[in-house]
Amino acid sequence: MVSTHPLVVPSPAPSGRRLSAEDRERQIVEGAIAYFAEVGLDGQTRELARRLGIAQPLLFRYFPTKAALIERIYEEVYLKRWDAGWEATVRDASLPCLERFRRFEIDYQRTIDNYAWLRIFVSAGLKGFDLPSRYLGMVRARIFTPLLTDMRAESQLPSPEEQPLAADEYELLFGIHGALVYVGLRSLVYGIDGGVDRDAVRAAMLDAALPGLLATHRRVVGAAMPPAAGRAP
Amino acid sequence: MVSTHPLVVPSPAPSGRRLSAEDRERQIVEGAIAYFAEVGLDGQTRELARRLGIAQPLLFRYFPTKAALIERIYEEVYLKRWDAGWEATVRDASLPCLERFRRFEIDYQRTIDNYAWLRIFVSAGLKGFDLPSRYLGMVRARIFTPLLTDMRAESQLPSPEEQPLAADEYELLFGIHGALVYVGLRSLVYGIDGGVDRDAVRAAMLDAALPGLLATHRRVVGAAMPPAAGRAP
DNA sequence: GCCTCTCTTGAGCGAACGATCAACAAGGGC
DNA sequence: GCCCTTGTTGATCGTTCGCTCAAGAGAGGC
Repeated sequence: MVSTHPLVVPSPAPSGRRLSAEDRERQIVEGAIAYFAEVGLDGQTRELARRLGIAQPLLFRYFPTKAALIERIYEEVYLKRWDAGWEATVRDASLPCLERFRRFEIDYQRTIDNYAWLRIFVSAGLKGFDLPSRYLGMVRARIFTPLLTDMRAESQLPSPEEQPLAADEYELLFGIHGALVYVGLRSLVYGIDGGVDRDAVRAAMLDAALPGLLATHRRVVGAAMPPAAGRAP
Repeated sequence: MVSTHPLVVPSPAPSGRRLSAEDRERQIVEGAIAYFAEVGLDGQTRELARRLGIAQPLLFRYFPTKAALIERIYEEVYLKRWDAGWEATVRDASLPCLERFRRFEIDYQRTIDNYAWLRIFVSAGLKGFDLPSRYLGMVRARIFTPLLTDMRAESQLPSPEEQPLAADEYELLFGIHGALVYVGLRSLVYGIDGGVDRDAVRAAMLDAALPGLLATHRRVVGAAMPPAAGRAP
């Protein structure tokens, strides 16, 4: 039976019908972020539409393909939430490097300690998309490189031009960074709440880790010094 | 050259046909671990069978459902690789607590710094399975709890019976732990190789983080002391 | 050689997937 | 009131999903 429907039920969709294209698109993007964060990027367009209270083909009116919608999510969640202030903070010569690093991390973690941010990030990594590596490449190049450069100067060590920044030096920052990120991963990806105040936990971690950072940095750079420049005393 | 037979390739499948049930089952489990680690737990049984060089229905001869196969992977990768020696190490009274923690982490990280281990763990977390939370609950209960208990004693602090272990104390260990795990995540989940020796990086992180740990622990426990017991000097 | 046991496969089922298309319907201009 | 633009939907296509089933095929006992 094919019956091209005589009567027709108007629509069971509870969502406000007939939105402007702009509003509908924003609604779809925000719904997609919440939905794909919850179920992973393998989530189904039908279920997404059902949650939005719209028909599934409407998604394809606003985004030609599911991949295009996901690409839009990347822009919305990662590129758009990148704060240019972070790059200014870590270059702020009026502050000691440790304080710059602390302020950057507190701000940065507040941005990424977010259900959608962390889960879509990890999901993209698992699916082999290059978003995570590109994003962390930005952190490395735009945040850690200027920070390490000024840490060299602050400790009266050779500049990166004289002695290139070593992988070990980046790992110093990534180590602390990773400990802070892991706090959110445990809660939002692994599902262990613990009931702790994650911001407070991270502040305590920074208090514990930062005081020794400069000394460790000097030791790492000193160990990598070329013989002609002499060893640490 | 392999030539166990004169001419003629017996089958397009590179996998030896007509294996014993035991061998076939092991082959399927190992193939499934590698495959689902690569593509995530949403991977398809047809593609898994193709990679194994067998027909897809054969999978269902050995595992009644895809979920059962995944459950088997959990046992194989997580429960079976849990090393009872870890629990012995952190209780070894002949070593200082910091050295026990170091030895545990070095061993533990060597186990989990593994493509399949980390990626399936994260994938399970995203899909809402309770494996990650249960597993980290084991680490907390069987490793961190005895360790913190002995750290209390080593620092002449009240025992957990007098003053229960606080969430902050667990976070001290999880902080260092998380920094070490993140080294592997960056490489094996996010796809940033960096070309560093991850074992060496983690050893350096432990060298940087452990010396201050006991002092921080005393400070954390002191701050949580009941007023009657007095404050830190 | 033949039978039997069991490992293995091709064909296929029902459901769900992303994506398409023609038809419907809510506004705004006139 | 009418028309035209445009947001929206039901029906449906081709494919792929997990899973089933009857038939094929290799190894060992006799």
